[in-house]
Amino acid sequence: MAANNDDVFSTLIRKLGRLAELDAADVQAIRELPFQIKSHDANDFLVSEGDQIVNCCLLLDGYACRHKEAGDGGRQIVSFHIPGDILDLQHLLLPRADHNVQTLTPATIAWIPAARIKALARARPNIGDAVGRDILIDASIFREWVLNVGRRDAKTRIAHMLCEFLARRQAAGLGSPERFELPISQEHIADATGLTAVHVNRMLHALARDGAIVRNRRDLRIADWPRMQRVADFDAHYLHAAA
Amino acid sequence: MAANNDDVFSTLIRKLGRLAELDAADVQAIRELPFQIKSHDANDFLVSEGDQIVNCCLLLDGYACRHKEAGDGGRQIVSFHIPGDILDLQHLLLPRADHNVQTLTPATIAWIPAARIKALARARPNIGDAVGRDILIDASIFREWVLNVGRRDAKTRIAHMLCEFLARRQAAGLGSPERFELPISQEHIADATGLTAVHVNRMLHALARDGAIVRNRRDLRIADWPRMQRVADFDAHYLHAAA
DNA sequence: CGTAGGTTTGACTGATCTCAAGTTTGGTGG
DNA sequence: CCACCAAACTTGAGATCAGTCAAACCTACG
Repeated sequence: MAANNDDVFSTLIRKLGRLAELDAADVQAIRELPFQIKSHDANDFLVSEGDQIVNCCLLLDGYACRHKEAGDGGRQIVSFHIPGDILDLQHLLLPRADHNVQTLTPATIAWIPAARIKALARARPNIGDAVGRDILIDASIFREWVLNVGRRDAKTRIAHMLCEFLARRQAAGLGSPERFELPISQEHIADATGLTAVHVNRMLHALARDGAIVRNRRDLRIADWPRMQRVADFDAHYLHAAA
Repeated sequence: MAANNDDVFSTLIRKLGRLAELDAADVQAIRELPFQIKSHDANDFLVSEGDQIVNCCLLLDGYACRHKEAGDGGRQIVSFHIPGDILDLQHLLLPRADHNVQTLTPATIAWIPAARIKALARARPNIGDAVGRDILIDASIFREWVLNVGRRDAKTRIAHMLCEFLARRQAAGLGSPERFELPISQEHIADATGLTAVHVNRMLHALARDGAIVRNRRDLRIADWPRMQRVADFDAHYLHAAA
């Protein structure tokens, strides 16, 4: 994807505008942000645990995830990211990365100096609120993931993860809610749900048998959204209507 | 515990001062915050999921936790809190609670209007940074919990939870790092680690057999802190040196 | 001293993992 | 355009970690 300046600003303004009311001066201030656009391959590391971070990345196109590693080598994905997401807003105040950020697909990223975003958030209360809300919703999603991984059985857990992905895509105005191509492998689903890829595969088949989804490899269709939500124990309130 | 105004301010100033440099004007501004002190019994709900929140609670004395419930009734604790912690800073920007907050022991709480904290954080950059860091470290801990619950086996998981609890108590300057009385039951540990109380009990015995801890009911002693950290796969970097 | 909540122990069950072997698919180079 | 390859997906069989159920056993507190 060839991204230009306007893509960056319109993406950013759309994102922040969903989180708080922005006035003309806010929009103007955002348009003065410096940035650098880069294309990345799938599976590129954007941030590695322990890195000292000075730029935040705005995902313009493609998908990414954040993950951590356990001592025994087990990998845990802690969040998925869709176009429009600003990754690593935490580095506005915490200099060192406590996790990795990696692309899932080829991706276009706008790198923006964290200090500039911080200054902007401080100077313009609406933008500060939007950034703050984004950070807090992020945290709310982590809490839901702790619940998901800690207390739901495999089938429910996977279904929940899919529902969240779908709901966030929809909220961001990306593509159809009923049918889409998963940008992630079953291995990724396993790493996000604390399961093994083999078991994920079995449970996806079980979800299809239950009539909650229709699926062929990564091509996914939600047969019945209310039923899917029930199966998934999914209630979108934790997304605070704006993830 | 009979708390007075000075306890509230000194607790708050100590807490925020660990997160950012505060100058005299910051301290003065904090001292102008209004609040209301209340005593709570053990197991009191301070916040219930769905509540519209206007006050943040500063935990002056006692212990508390935040938890969510799955559709099948399973409970997942998502964080533990120790004296000095400010609970629910998320309500500075998100009006509805997405989880419950409950005391674990009898507790003394200072209730502070969220709007006042928000105004203070906006007016005084140092305080804004401190509050922001607290929120971000909170989120970092959630990420670690996702990893803990998702990818570590039962023994490691419990050990990790204990290490974190210990490390945070120590960072807050509370009591001895080697020996302390757990303010939580094995049921609580189970709800925090996504296990059952029965299995928690067995794993605590296993940790004792391994020589990592010495324990009699809730009286806990870390026999060998380096060994305990190894057993727990614990590395405090995710606490960003100030939880 | 009786009771309730918490802890401990045992025997059995079951969800998920592990290991191992195919199968399908999309991409790459001839 | 076809052949091949690597990655992802699929399926089966057996092992294991953690759950379930049930019963004692403490111990603090009223």
